Amino acid sequence: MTPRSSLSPAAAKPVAARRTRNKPEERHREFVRKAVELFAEIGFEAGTRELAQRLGVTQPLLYRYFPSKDDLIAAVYQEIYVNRWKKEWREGLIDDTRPIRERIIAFYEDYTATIFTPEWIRIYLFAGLRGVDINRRYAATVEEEILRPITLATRHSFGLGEEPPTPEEVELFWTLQGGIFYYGVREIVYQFPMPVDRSAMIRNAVDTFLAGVGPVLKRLAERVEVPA
Amino acid sequence: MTPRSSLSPAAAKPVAARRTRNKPEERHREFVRKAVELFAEIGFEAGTRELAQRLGVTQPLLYRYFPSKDDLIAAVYQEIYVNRWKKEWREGLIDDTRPIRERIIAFYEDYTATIFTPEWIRIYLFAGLRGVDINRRYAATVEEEILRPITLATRHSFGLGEEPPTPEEVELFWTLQGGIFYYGVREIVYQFPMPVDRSAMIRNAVDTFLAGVGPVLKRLAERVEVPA
DNA sequence: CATGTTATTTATCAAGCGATAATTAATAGG
DNA sequence: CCTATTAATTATCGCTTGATAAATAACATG
Repeated sequence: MTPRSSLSPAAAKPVAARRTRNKPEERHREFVRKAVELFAEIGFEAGTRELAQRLGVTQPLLYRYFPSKDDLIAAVYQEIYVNRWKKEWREGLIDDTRPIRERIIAFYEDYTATIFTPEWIRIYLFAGLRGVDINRRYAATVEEEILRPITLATRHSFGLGEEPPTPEEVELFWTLQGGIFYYGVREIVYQFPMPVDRSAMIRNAVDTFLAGVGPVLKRLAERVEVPA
Repeated sequence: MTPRSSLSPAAAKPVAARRTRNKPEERHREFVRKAVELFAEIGFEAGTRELAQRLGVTQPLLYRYFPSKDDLIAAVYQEIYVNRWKKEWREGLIDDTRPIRERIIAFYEDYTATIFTPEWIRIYLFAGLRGVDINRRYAATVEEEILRPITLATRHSFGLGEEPPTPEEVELFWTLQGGIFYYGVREIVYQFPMPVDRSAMIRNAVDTFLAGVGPVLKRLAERVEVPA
């Protein structure tokens, strides 16, 4: 494609602050890392020139590594949604040698340690507002790999049978998940003063939830009609 | 200011599809309404030309009603954060002639009916990501007008004293608030399939919370150290 | 040390942005 | 009906954006 006609040797005026060459692999990773940082700050409408400046390179160089800005954004998604996901989360949750409370608290400790960063939370919110697909898929993964296992394990620990969780039951655990997630949004996005530290919040939220979820699970299992 | 020099009468070529004139007040409201709609869809980087097109007017006309795009955005904030807030929410919550469960459920029914719209939720998230102030102030209002009253009323209904709520106690109720809010994010922003209807979600979340919050409130009141 | 490859730069384009100035025409008041 | 007012338009400016083409220089290989 790139036609290289007319090698006219008489058109050189500006000398340059030339950078040393880097290995393409390292550059690629470096570009994605800084793109995550920039997009988390500004949003995906952040300019490619700003990114290049932060990297100390020129803007067209980005297009040697990513055919378009959308491809760069796709690489950022991959980094956030895929690379930071841990298979151990599910494994820890279904390990019924430990008490349910311990498992759930340990999971949320580790999960929040992973996602409660400006990069993760802000890019997650930006992505959700930009297009629907990626976050819907992420939510489906959370439901399948985290919430259904938690639901089953909790139901089991209350002696309530082993059938697949109903949507109502899973929804209950979404409320817990959302409540904890929103703590991160307030802390990191709104920068709201947070007088209660994260671990205490998790313990109190989980303890409240586990202390109260038994009767509601039983009610759902028995299909009891609830008064408004 | 506007200098009107050289009234040269010989420079008219294009005829126009001229619109009828509207009252400035109505126009102002119409512009804000459509701006809310557009910004909710696209975000605040949506173009003024796009907005003008949707309104069926030309782009410079916007600048007769709003000195700058930021002023238009400020009007949108006012519409979402101020105009849609209801004083009755607080009043209903502190009305201790009704049972606490009923008050809390009634509040969340009405609150979610107000904010679970694409306009409200998406603009709220866009605003939070754009700048920190407005959502931090909104969160402060929610804490003061909603969560502290709920906390006090709940503590009272458990016979636990009338002192001002501690941060740990308020944080507990933030978890409930966040859990319910996140239902709206999943439904409206991520367009996740929601098999459980809103009222059932609210009832189950509130019942779980109220069934479990007693022991945790007592523990917090007695400053008991909690195992990890 | 010469040569080919390619990482990186310079230069530039077309489109879109927010905003302003000048012009035109709809309406109200005498 | 004429006139002053002003809502609304046309035209345009300066700047930024994503992207491409061409030139240049660092490095690997013989």
